[in-house]
Amino acid sequence: MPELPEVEHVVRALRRAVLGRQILAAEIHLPKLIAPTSPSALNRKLKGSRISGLGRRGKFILIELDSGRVLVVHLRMTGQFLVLTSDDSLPPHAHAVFYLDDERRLVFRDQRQFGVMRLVANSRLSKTKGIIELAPEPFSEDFSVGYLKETLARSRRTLKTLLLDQTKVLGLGNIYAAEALFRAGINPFKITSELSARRVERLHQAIRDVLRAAISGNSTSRINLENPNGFSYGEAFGKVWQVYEREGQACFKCGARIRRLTHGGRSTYWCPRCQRR
DNA sequence: ACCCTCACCTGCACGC
DNA sequence: TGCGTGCAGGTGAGGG
Repeated sequence: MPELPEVEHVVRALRRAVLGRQILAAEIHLPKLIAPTSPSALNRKLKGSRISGLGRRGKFILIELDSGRVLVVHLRMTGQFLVLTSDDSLPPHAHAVFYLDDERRLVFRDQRQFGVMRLVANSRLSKTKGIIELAPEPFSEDFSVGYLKETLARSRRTLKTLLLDQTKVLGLGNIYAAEALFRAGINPFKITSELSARRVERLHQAIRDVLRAAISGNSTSRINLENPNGFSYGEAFGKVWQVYEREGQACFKCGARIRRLTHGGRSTYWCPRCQRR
C-alpha cells in the first residue's frame, strides 16, 4: 500500500484502535521480520508494555511503548495491520501477532515479506540507521523551497529518481512522484540541477499538494483495521490518478496520450505535452 | 557520491 | 486448464 499518506492513515487508524492497550505477548511467525532479534527476545522485551503513542517518520510507523522503547515498522510493499477479535481466524501471511489486554489481537500481515520491524530505545530513535538519513518531513518548515533548491542543485540525477530517494525528499513513492511531477508540469527525466528556480517552487508546492490531498481525502474512514480487505489502494481516494497507470489514455488537461517508460525497473508515467523536457 | 542491476517474495493478469 | 512472462505502491546491497 504505502506511500506517506497511506502510512499516515494507518497510524491514525492504529491510534483509534490500539492506543492505551497493553501487549500481553508477541508472537513472531517469520523471524526475518525482526532479525537480528529473535522472536523470544522480542516477546520478552514487549510483553507487559502499554502502547502509549502512535507516530510516523516518513514511511516508518512508530508504535511507542511506555517501556521507553519504540516498535519501528516499515510496511514496504504489502505490509498491513489488522485488529482481530477473539473469534476471528488468522489470515494468510500473518507474520506477527500481538495479544492485547482486551481479548483482541493486533496482527501484522505481509504477503511479500518485505516489511521490517525493529524495537529501539526511544532515546536512540533519531540516531537509528534508516531514520537518521531521512529528509525533513514534507510539511515541516525544514522542507522549504530553499532546501529543495539546494538539494536539486547538488544532484545530476533525474527528478523521478531523486523524488523517490527518501534521504532527499521524504514521503513520495512511485505514484505520488509521478503525480507531483505532472502537477508541476515537469518532465520526469529532467536533470535536477537544471531546473529553474520557478519550477523548483512549483515542484515544492506540487509535492505538498499531492500529499495533502491524499492525506485529507475521504480515505481516512476507509482504512478499517477490523476489515482491511475492504480497503483497496487504487480506489481509496475515490478518484483516479492523473497519470499513474494511465498509459495510452488521454491526459485530463490536454488530451495527449499518457506515456509510460520503465526507468530503473519501475514504471514512470507522464504526459508528453504537459511535461515537456 | 552516483548509477545500474539484482535481490528480497507472493500473487495476479495476461497471452499462448 | 496449465504454464510462462511481466508486473506490482519499497528499499538495500554490491559492483562499477
